[in-house]
Amino acid sequence: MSPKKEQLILIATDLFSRHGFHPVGIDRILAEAGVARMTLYNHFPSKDDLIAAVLDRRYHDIMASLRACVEPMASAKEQLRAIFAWHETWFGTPQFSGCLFERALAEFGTDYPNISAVAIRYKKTMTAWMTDMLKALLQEPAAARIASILMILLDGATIDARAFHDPTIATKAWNAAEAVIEQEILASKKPSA
Amino acid sequence: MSPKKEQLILIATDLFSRHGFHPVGIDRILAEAGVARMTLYNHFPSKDDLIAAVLDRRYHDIMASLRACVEPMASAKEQLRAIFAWHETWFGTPQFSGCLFERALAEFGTDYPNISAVAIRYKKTMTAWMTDMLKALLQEPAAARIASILMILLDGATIDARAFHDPTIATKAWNAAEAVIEQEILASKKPSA
DNA sequence: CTATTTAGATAGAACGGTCAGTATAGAAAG
DNA sequence: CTTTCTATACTGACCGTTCTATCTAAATAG
Repeated sequence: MSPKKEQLILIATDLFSRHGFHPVGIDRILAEAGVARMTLYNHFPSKDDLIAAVLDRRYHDIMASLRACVEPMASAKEQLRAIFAWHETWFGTPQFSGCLFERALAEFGTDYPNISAVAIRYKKTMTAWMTDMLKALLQEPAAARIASILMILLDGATIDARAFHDPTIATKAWNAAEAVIEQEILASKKPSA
Repeated sequence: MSPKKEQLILIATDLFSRHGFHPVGIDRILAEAGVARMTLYNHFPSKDDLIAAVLDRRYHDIMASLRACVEPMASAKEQLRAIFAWHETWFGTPQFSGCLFERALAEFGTDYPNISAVAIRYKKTMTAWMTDMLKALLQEPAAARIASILMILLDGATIDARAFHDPTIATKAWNAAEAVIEQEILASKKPSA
């Protein structure tokens, strides 16, 4: 991987995150990255491809970072809590300006499959991952059901953390998640009640 | 209110909802609304003002529609459930393409206070409203805390309903909401446990 | 009732700016 | 010598916005 290409993805990620995909033009990326115009087009056929590369990189970075936070945890409950804690740390970052996948989905919608596909893949991977964790606590159909609720909580927390500039929303979301999990465990033990 | 102005807001709302604010140009709105260029600029100083008008209208429409669904309900629980049910109906609409306020927040961020203000006002109004409802079930600090969780659930459900094309996510969100509320009521009755 | 004014709406051209993408020629570096 | 990057100018297309000139219908005045 060429250092110039690397630089482009890095700067583009930052600019897209802070201002969005449409408002950030090629020229601005080139200026801030200190890269010539043709160098960009040697590495990426078009702006859309650069966006796709940014999203793909972001996907792998986030998943790796999350895995590093979760793996040390012993119990399923602690692992799930680690995911929410990771989000709280993220929300507190000065550069935090929402989830890049959500932004891509909001700006491009389903019209651009190349771009929206990454956002959906991210959601599906996360949900499947949390389903696996929940299998240690719950039966199969319930695990998937609760996982999708946890995904809702994470997505909602990400939205509201940005809107309200409040990182502690992640903790509130985790409290809700724990309540839902506990109630489900209780219900599974007493199916008659 | 001039019928042309009305028409512009209506068509613009539809186009912005389906394709986003940046990708939809003035020309397209004019063409689909069947309105002359200068008519638009007689009613709105700029595109940004049209966007603000669209968001403002949307805000009042949504709140009115929600109130109509909630008011007939007798108990606080039923009222809250009605809010989630309203979302499920909305998610199932063929034209559903996410929340316009979220989209505005995603596309314009905090850089454009005129525009992002409506989105934040919407969230705050909803949270305050749900806090009032919850006061029938919970004490003061808990009511506000749970209300912000319900807001997280609604926002997350809206995001995921669009991403997964699944309106029933609203029901899952309500199930989670109910679990959180019930657990909080229980905890308030047994403060020692 | 007729003439005149007024207010809105219309179509279309045009402006300045920006944008993504292309072309070309030269510099740097191994 | 070959590959990569740089610099700059350019192309079309599109964008938001302004301008002008024309049309229509209703209100007003004589």
